Amino acid sequence: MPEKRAKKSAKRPVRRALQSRSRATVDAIVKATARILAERGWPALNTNAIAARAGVSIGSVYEYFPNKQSILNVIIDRHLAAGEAKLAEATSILSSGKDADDIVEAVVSGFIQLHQDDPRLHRALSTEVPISPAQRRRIEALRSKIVIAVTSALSEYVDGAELKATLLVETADALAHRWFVDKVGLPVSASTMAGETSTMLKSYVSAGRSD
Amino acid sequence: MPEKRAKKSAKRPVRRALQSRSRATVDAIVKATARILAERGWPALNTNAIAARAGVSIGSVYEYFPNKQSILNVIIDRHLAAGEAKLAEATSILSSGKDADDIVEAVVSGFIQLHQDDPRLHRALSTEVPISPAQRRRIEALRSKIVIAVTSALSEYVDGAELKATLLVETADALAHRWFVDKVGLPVSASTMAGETSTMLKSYVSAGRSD
DNA sequence: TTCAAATCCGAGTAATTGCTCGACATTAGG
DNA sequence: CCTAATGTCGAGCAATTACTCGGATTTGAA
Repeated sequence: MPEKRAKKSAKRPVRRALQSRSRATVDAIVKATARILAERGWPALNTNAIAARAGVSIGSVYEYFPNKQSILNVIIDRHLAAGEAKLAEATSILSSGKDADDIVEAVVSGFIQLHQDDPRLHRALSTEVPISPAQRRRIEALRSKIVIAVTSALSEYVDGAELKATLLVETADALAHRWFVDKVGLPVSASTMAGETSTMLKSYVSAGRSD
Repeated sequence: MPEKRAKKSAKRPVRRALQSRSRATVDAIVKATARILAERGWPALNTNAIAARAGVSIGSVYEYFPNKQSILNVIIDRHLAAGEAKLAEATSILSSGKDADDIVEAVVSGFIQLHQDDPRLHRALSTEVPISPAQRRRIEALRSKIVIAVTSALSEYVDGAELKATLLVETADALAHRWFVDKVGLPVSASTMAGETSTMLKSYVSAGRSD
């Protein structure tokens, strides 16, 4: 199980054309990878399993991907793109919001939506799969953009908007993770906890309002 | 890389006596495992590396541990025991507290202490290392006990103590993780965020107090 | 000193993986 | 049709494990 190989050797170049059939093959490989990750986790994700699940041979896998990690990168990049899209969508809501409570509501529900979509895959991606430095930077950038957007939205309602925005975002993210991804044992339902989270954050954000 | 083997076969029994030398050997093995986990993470943790780092041969490792996971179990069990000890210690503080704010303060600082001690190892144990169902149950039990203790402490000061205790504990735990383990990029220091976390949770817990 | 129990050693084994490569199959365009 | 580009295949190689085993070394009690 050589986790690392690659290095040098001008090996047969990866296919580029991608017409008709090969599109479907590539898609099947990516989908199979995502399904295995979600259903059986990173430890069960090996290239032979991917090929089998995709209904193609291992040879075909390496015809379109230089290595195993590159398949994951497609999935990770899509996931990040989804987060970035949601941010763009939410930004308009944030800036046209009525009051601070609406902003909190938008942030909390945004993170919940992000975590409710395929929680098992989300879990695997966020805690099991190895992430490249570039991807880590992209995650940080996304997080930072969210905080900036929320700060700007919040700043016309409260004092110390940046600090509050940071805590708001981190709390909403962390708790959405717990309720929907970690499925931690709770005395009440996840949706009840989500509602209570909103309540808590609204009172926090509105405490010491400037007007 | 057979992640799974064991199964049957009445192999040579694991040593039991543990006198003089062997104590040191066992200790070195456990310590080496913890250090590798903390410094280089789960992917780098293999039995040969453990033996080398401990300054013993692989043979000696398997003289005292039936398999790799059993070494980890010792570390996991110690970690859980530490958490349980801290709960016992905190329980007295909780029940002799002066008001709700003190309880929040105790919970937040308790989780911070737990996460500040060897954060890298904590990270590896909580997100990389495979945990057995029994250990998972023990974690759940510990979490549940903490919530019960906090609920009981809180119940003489506020209404809806259980719901509030649950959110308080989950938030303190999750955020301590972020500030000290994940070291997420922040515009301010972790200690500032910790203080703000306390502020937020105090106002939440005290909102709608019963007296 | 003597010797059996306790401890240690590390080359070797079997399993599992990531990945290669030469050959075969299918298509589209002429 | 023909044929070259495009696509597919899967046995097998090389690396990397977790773990075994026969024997060497050290220890403590007699």
